[in-house]
Amino acid sequence: MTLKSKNRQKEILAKSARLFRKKGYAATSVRDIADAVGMKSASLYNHIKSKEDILQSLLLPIAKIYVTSIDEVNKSNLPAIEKLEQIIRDQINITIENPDAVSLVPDQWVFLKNDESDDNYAYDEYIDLRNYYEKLFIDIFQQAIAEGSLKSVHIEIACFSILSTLRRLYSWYARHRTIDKAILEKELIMNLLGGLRK
Amino acid sequence: MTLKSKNRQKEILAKSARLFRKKGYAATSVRDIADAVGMKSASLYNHIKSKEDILQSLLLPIAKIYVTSIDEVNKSNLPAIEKLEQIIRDQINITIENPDAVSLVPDQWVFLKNDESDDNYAYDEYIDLRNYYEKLFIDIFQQAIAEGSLKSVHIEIACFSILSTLRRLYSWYARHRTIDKAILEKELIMNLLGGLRK
DNA sequence: GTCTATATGCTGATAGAC
DNA sequence: GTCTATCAGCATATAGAC
Repeated sequence: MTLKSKNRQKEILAKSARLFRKKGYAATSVRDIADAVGMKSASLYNHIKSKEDILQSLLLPIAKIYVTSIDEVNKSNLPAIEKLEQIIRDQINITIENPDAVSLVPDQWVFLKNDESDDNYAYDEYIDLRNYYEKLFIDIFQQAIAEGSLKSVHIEIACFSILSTLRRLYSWYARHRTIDKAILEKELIMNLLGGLRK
Repeated sequence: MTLKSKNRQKEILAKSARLFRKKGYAATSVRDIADAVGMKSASLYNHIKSKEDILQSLLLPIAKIYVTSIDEVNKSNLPAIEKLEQIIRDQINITIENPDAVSLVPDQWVFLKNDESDDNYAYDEYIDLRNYYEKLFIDIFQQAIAEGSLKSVHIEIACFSILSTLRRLYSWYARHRTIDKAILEKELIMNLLGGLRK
C-alpha cells in the first residue's frame, strides 16, 4: 500500500466521520462521502470494502483508544480517586483529539449490526470493548469508595452521570474550542466528582 | 375525528417513537412503522401527513412539556438553588413518563430540517424551544451563584454537564426501571449539584 | 380506512473501459 | 485508481378499487 493511498484512506475516514457526526450513519450516503472526498462513489470502493467497513474503521480504533487509556491508568499506583481524575482528563484529551470519531460512540454503534449471523464480529467486538471500559470504570469507582475518598453513593447512577457527560463533551467542545484545556479539566473534575467526595 | 382514529394516531406515534429510538429516524422506514402498527404503509397515510410529520408530532410536544415545566418552576418564589433542584426532579419525571419521545431530543431534531426554504417551520420552532429552555436554565443557575448558593464556577461547563446527564437519563433508566424515584432524584441532585455548592 | 398497484427517486454495490 | 453505466432493492408517497 502506497503512502498516497494510505492518506486517501485516512481522508475518506475523516470525511466520513464528519458526515456521520452531522446526520448519522444511516442518513449519510456513499455518494455523500464520495462528494466530500472529491470522487465518484464507485471509485470509493477501491479504498473501502463497504459503507459499514468505514464505520468499523472509525468505531473500533476509538474504542481501543479508550480501553488502552483506562488500562494504563489502572496499572498505575495512584489512589483510586486520582485514577478517576486521570480518567476524566484522558477522556477530555481523547475527545479533543478525535471529536468526530468520539461523536459516533454514543449512538452509531447500532449500525455495526448486520442481519442475522453474518460473519461480521465488529458489533460484538465493539460491545466487548465498551463493557470492558465501563466495568473497569465502575471497579475503580468502587475502590475509591472503599479507600474512603468518595461517599458511598449509588454507584451505577454516579458512573452513568459521569460517563454521559464525558461522552457528550464533543458537542459542547465544538462550540467552545478556544477554552483552556486546564480549565476544562479542572471544572469537569469538580462538576463530576465534587458532589461525591467525602 | 372519532375516538378510534385518535387512538390510532396515538398508537402510530407511540410505535414510531419506539422505532426512532432504537434505530434513529433515518434508519426507520414507513414500512417499519406500518408493520409495528399492523397495517400496510399506504394505509398509514390516512392518519399521518408524512414521515416527518410523525417526528414533528413527537418532538414539538415534548419540547413544549420541558418549557412549560421550567417556566412554572421559574415563576415560583423559591430560591434559585431550589429551582434548580426542582428542574432536575421535573426532568426526571418527564423522562420516566415519556422515555421514547425524550430519547429523540438529543439528536433526532436534525431530521426536522427539510431542504432549502420549505414552508416547514417545525425545525425553527424546535430550536427556539430548546434555546429558550437552555437560556432560562442558565439564568437560574447564574441567579443561584448570585444568591450565594453555588460557587462561581464556569457556568457554561456546569450547565452542559448537568443537562447532558439529564438528557441521557432515558438510556440509564431503561436498564433500571425498578429504581425508587425518590432515590434517583436524591442521587442525581447530589451528583449534579453537589460539587458546585458553596 | 384498508388494500393493491404504482410512480419516482435514491440506496449500496459491481462490471468493465481507460 | 478513476470513470460511466448499470443493477436490484428499497425509500416515501399517491391513485384508485373496495
